[in-house]
Amino acid sequence: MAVFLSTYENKIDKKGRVSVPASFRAILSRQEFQGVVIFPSHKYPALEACGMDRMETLSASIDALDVFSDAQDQLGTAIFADAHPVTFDADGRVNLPQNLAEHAGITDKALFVGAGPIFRIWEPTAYAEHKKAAQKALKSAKRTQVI
Amino acid sequence: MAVFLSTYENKIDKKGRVSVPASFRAILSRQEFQGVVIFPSHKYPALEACGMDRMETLSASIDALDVFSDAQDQLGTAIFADAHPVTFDADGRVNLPQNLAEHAGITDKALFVGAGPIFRIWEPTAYAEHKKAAQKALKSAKRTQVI
DNA sequence: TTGACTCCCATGAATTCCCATGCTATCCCA
DNA sequence: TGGGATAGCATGGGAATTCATGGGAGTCAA
Repeated sequence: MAVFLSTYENKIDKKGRVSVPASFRAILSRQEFQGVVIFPSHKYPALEACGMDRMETLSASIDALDVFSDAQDQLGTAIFADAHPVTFDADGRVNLPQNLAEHAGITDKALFVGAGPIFRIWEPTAYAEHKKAAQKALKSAKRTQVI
Repeated sequence: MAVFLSTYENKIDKKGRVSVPASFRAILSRQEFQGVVIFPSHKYPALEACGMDRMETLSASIDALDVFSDAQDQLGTAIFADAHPVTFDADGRVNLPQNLAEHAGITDKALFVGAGPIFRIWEPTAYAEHKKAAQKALKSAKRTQVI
């Protein structure tokens, strides 16, 4: 089971390439598809990414739903339509699709944030604000220790 | 089930490396990931560490939640983003990430404190004060013996 | 041709690998 | 039981490798 941990800030060059952190690549290296699937987060001005295996699992679970159900339609529309598979080049970089970068407000720097089964890609300052708010929320919920 | 016991004080060299106590390593040696996961403690000015298995369990439980749930996001933000996986070198040392060392005020010495399923890493003098305060609290509660 | 994309190579910095040292605890054998 | 041999461990440093990043050249389609 893949677990994405830690955060890494990488630059985006003029060609729109970013290095995916080596530790993230190591997690995905066992998979057949050498790359990641990126799609916009529906809650935040950020992107979410995972390996192809997770997409396949998701696809299978949706397939099990009723063919004409709203649930299937919504999930399919929500994720698959906007998801971009991007492959690693020889140096472990991917091309960040333009419209996805815009969704997250990303221009020249990308923050890769581990989130367990997936990871997120943020514009660095946007993430700083989000983290601040999240910590505040956790504190007010009096959950000082999660583990 | 892993049980970390006792305390050990080790030096940090100029490269930022520390030897993880051999007895702690022995506990983790059966796992696939040869290293530990370190993350800031939310309760103390210290670090906490555990094996990758613990992270995988956590990740799996989050994975079972709804993809868009708040719970997933808060947990992910709170833990995975700040957790650093560090691998042992051939001599059982790990690289202590700079920002984590700062969180605990650690510069040249690290105190490894067994805490059952996890262990903590303290700046030695900070731990001494913490222990003093904790014992005082125990005394006032008239609990001199736990078992 | 022009632009978008891929493949390949170069570079500097950071990290990891590997070997050496000295200390300590353990073992072994007379 | 003494005392030397042995193995495990923390620590130090140099060498080699990995990694993020930049840019050139080749490929394909419009």
